[in-house]
Amino acid sequence: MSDTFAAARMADVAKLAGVSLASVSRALRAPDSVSPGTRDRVQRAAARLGYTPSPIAGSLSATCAPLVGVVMPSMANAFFARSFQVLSEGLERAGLRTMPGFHEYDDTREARILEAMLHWKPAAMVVTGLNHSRRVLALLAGANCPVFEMWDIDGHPVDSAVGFSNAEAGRLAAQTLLRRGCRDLVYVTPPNAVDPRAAARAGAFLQTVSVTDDARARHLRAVDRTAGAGADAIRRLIDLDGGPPDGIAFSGDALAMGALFEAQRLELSVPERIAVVGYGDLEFAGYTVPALTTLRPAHDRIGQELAAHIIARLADPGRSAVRVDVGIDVVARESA
Amino acid sequence: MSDTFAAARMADVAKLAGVSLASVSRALRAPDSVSPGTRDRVQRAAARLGYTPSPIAGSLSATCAPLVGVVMPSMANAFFARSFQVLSEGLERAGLRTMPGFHEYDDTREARILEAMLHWKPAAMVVTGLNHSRRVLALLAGANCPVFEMWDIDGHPVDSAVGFSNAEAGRLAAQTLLRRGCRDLVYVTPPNAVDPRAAARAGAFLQTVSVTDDARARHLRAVDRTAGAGADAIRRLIDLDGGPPDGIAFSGDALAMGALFEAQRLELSVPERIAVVGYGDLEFAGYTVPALTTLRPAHDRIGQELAAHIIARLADPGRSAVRVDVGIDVVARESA
DNA sequence: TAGTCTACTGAAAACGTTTTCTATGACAGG
DNA sequence: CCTGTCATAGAAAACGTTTTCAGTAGACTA
Repeated sequence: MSDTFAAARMADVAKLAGVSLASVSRALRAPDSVSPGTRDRVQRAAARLGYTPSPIAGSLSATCAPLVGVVMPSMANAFFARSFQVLSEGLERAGLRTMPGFHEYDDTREARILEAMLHWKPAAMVVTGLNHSRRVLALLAGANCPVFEMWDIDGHPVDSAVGFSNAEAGRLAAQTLLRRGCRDLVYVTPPNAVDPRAAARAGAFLQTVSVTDDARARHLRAVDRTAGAGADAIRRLIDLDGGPPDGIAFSGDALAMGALFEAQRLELSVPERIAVVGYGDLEFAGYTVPALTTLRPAHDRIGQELAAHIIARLADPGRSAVRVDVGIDVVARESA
Repeated sequence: MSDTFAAARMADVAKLAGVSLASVSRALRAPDSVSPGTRDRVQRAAARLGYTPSPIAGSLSATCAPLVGVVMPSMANAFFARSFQVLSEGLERAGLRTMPGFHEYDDTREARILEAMLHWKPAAMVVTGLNHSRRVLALLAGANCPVFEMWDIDGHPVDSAVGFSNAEAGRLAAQTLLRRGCRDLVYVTPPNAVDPRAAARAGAFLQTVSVTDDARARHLRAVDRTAGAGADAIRRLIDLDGGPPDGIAFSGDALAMGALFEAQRLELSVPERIAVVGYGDLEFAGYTVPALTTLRPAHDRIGQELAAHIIARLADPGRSAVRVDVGIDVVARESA
């Protein structure tokens, strides 16, 4: 509410409260370390002047800045976008700002971004996934802050991990189709390079089917992860050697939606002729015709849990690493 | 590539190059201000030590930090997410990091976020839209950096604006339907409070229709901006006093998609009985049945142009404010 | 040849905190 | 009554840059 243009500095508060700089600093960030009298006078003076400490100056002398770096592949995926916002809002309540970076699944870019962020002495780092290049691992090891790997929990975290199991997602997709009685299955993913997590889901799907009697599964690579690619995939599947499958799982809802539309055009009835399972439970999934049966990792919880665990860890650095599985729901609708 | 744990400081470079701190600083950030010999020695020493200046220390003494604050309503909207990423990547090339904040259309939160960001002495601020509370305007005026308002250009920018005209979008939707011969029109938006820009589109739509002979237009408020709300809207429109309309424009593609699905369920043929126009050209728009005719603001260009203009402005602070209209395309498909 | 400029350079003072180190007074134990 | 502890507070030294201010050559003008 202060209308003065030059912001108040700590020295102003010190003068008004009649104490030294050191006491102001202590009174504000570790109130228990000063006498009640001093604490009061400082807090009153600070409030009166509308004083807020400069995060930059603070960061220079303190061991870290009130900043959390977040490295993600992209914002094209609505889930990353959403998780990021939830995380960001959660951290904000603790006075932590967030500093994002995008690498589009490129290891070199990931390392470059990480390096740039570490120069800001972040209080914590959040990175996406559990697979990182040596360079990135080295940077994380050298970073003098807790590291949270988000999204994935299949594997060995550097420190803490908050996410869900992509293998479980693949398994659930397979089980959903098998339970319906489907026996000739296909898993559709974008090319491996595009998304390593989609590959993990595919692997578990194929594995689950392969241990089931009289069932078989194939893997089809769509050109990308768009609805267009899904439509294209359906056309290719119909002409497949060995006949069209009776159940298809897609590594993303957009792909699945494209497939549903194309099936409608081709007058292929879903789920009677072909059952379809998506992944992600995007906003539109409940409104397709037929409504899309899909898997929903608890994305929102990733952001929430991350924020909570980061804050707890910073409050008590001795705290041990965590591994949080936010879980996956099967959202059973009409398509399978 | 340095494997030493303690990062090199400027003093190390100075010692190795045999010059003073001041010369190192100059050689690195204003190479023309030192002799070629000094420049060489410093650059060589810096490279040898893998020196990168500390942005924190730099920000403390310099007038601003290599940081751009970006205040947005939300990441739920895929366009904000996308524009933000493009902007972020563009700025990164110039060594600028980005610091986002979300206010969910809440003025108080917007002001709080802005205030927190300004403490970081950003080199520039990006805010969303042209309508801001007095408090936010005051903060922006006091901020000692260029201000870019993104998304909207209908109105009076504080400084620079990069976006498109929502009024134009409303007009284009109306014209698209009128040209088809529709005469009984409806514009569907979420409640006003949720998105002021949607209200601007609705206003221009209604205005355009009202000046057309023998055509009329009504405004329907959906409960929110989801596909579910779109489906609901179609049902309400059918029972409308005065009969169902022959053309509907939606303020968002998700709403429009829900409407298309519901129309299909109700066996209402689109576009024959009712023509439908969306807004946004979301990824799925090309794959609905019938394919959705929609409007596409050049979202990607917002991020690109913003990055370019911010960088140019920082390079030459004397540069005058800009106003960039990235334009809107009518994507004519099947639904209208 | 003296005098004025110009082009560089270095010393040192910011920038606004945190944190270490030292000093003070109060108080308990002997 | 003296010594050792403890709680509290202040002085001052970081933190790692940028930038101002002076100063020193050497180049150029007259």
